[in-house]
Amino acid sequence: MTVVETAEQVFRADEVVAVLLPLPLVGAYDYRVPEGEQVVAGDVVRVPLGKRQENGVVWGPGRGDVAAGRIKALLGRIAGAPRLPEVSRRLVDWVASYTLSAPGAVLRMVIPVAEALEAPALAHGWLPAMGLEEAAGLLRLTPARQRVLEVTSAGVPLSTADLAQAAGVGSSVIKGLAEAGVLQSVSLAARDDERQADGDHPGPQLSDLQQDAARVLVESLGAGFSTTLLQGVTGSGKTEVYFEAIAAALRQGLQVVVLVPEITLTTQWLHRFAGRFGAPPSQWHSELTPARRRRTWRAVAEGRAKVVVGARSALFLPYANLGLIIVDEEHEGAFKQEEGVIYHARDMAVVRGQLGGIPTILASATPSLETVLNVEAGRYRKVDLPSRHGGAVLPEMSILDLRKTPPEAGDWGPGWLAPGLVQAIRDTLAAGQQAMLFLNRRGYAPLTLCRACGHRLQCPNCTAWLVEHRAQGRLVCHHCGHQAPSPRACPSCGEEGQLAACGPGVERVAEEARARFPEARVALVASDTLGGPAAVAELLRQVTAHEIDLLIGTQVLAKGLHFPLLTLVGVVDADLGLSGGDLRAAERTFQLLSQVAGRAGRGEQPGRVLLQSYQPDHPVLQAMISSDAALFLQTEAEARRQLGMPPFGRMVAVVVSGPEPAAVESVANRLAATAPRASGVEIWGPAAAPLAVLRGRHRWRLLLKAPRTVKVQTLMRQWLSQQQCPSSVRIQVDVDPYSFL
DNA sequence: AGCACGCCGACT
DNA sequence: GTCGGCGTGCTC
Repeated sequence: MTVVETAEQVFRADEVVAVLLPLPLVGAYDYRVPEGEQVVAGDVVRVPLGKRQENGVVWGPGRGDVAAGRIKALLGRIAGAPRLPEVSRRLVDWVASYTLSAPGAVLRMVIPVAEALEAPALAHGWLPAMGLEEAAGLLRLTPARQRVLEVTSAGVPLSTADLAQAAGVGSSVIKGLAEAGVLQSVSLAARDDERQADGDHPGPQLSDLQQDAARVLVESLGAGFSTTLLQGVTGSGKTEVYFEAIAAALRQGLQVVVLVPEITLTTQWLHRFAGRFGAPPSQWHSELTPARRRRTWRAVAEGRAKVVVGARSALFLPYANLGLIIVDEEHEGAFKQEEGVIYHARDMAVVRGQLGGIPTILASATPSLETVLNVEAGRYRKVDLPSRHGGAVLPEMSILDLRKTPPEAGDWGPGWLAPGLVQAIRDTLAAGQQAMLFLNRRGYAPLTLCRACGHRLQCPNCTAWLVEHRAQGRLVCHHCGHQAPSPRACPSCGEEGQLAACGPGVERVAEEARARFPEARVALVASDTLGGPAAVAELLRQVTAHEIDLLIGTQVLAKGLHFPLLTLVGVVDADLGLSGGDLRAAERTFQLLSQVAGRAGRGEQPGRVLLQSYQPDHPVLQAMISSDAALFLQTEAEARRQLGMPPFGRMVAVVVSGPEPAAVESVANRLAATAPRASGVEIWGPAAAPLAVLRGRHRWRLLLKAPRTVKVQTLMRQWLSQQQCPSSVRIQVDVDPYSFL
């Protein structure tokens, strides 16, 4: 893979160029360069599109696929917009081609905010340009003017609006002073983006093992493309090790991107980062305010932002000088984007590394099967961190067989905690330590049914049960977000007081725990109860300060949290996720349970993990208690090899959806009838998707399975190009699917 | 993605 | 009688 920037090709007046627009159009559109302009590939230009205008990027010479008479002239370059680097453009093309999406849809992830392209809005403030006496020589110092100069003499620049308010004057007074040269304008733009991570900031003393690992990563910098798996059990100090690589990159003046699966609970990570580098990193995720988004985007494009931490989309930012990519918790399913452009951020990170000729680090305690096999094949290097840092030992794990010792019911209703787990919690709390209960199910109960007529409460838009959220008194669909107040009477037979909650959600487990341990301080944590970053930070503080004894929550609790007093983890339903038509179900469950287990015993005290299960002999659970990840992965790999499943074979999922069931089914059948017949290529389906109706759209599904050697994109393009279907029917393609729903 | 065009229900 | 709902189609 080459790293060389190709020489810029200049397009002069009257030449036709292809301009890619950040819209889901089939391809780039041709535009003529107007008189007196010239552009090069990567320039951001304003173009007419129908009756409106759009910002687009010059992609190369014109395609010539449209009649000359229809070609409009572009309006010109956008002043002050950073040019999109060649690597970014190649990444857009690569991702579009691989995922079979429109290039413009991919570009939209690179240029997410049109305003960021315009010349930076110079947020500016005012400071005095001279002393009072000098000012008095220029204009009459009216009381209003004096008040303004008094306020500004404090030396803190204030915006026009703030200054006018502080001095009790109108903005015209400030304008007058500025025109006379008494006030000078200073930029406010870079106030809090100014402090950047410092590679020379002193770091912690690393153990010998950590130093060895760090050295390998540091030496990969500037040495072209490489992918390194940094594997270490939770608590082994992976973060500190890759922090060393970040420090080295910073000292070389390179930018770094760190991809994390979910940004909401990374508060602890951010603190560690700020402690290590003297300043927080830039953050990139979907909940940024427009103003911050725009500032960060520009800072990245201009190379001022040195370290960016973010969710998937941070990968697509137009880095001016990227030198290191880190994917933390690389095995996480959250890296798979399931809507719009469907891609796996970890895989695309490796591609970005390849295109840019830069090292990529994948960090995990429980790497994905794909990554492990890439290491075995010699494509990735591997750096191991075998022991827990700081003397903590791995938790002791055991299975509670629910068939032999089922939970006992009580005043609160049916129980979900087996006697063994109840006793363990009691002991832990009595010892002045903390416990955590994990159940990956939000709400109170996953299903509500009527005892009188057997009716089950279902989402009107989806083939899914409504989940009761008792705290809010509502029924919620976890697939489309549909909500309704919990009814008193059955909507089918009208019988009152007969609706019964079936099965546990975290709310219900919390209810039981509060009843069993009335003296314990219980906190319930789920993605829907979390609130904002401030609330998360407060919760973490409470747990760390031991103001919480028993933490009960969903998946959000599994991620890299560090609570020294937490010594017991109870997994309420270890079987959850073991079944289901998903080839990675076993792998995912193993990883999730490993992550959860890693929360126990991170301080001085050893930890204990109890897994409640009805199928204790399942290989996943056996691998869990033997702590033998290698054995589990080996078994799993062998199974997939035999079936020709990923990563040994390629898969593409095709979902046909639309409001009209008959139209959807007929398109799905026609797809199956025209399926490619290459050797080794199999088509599964069509079948109604497991979620047969989602958000009011009926869904049919097909799967294409092919040997590794087959270029599935070419096959898919040929196949889909023959299809004609009503515009209400949508064909969605997912290359390398994760979820089969 | 926008924005327009184009056909069917509840209001001044 | 209109205002407006969003289905469908196009943008070099």
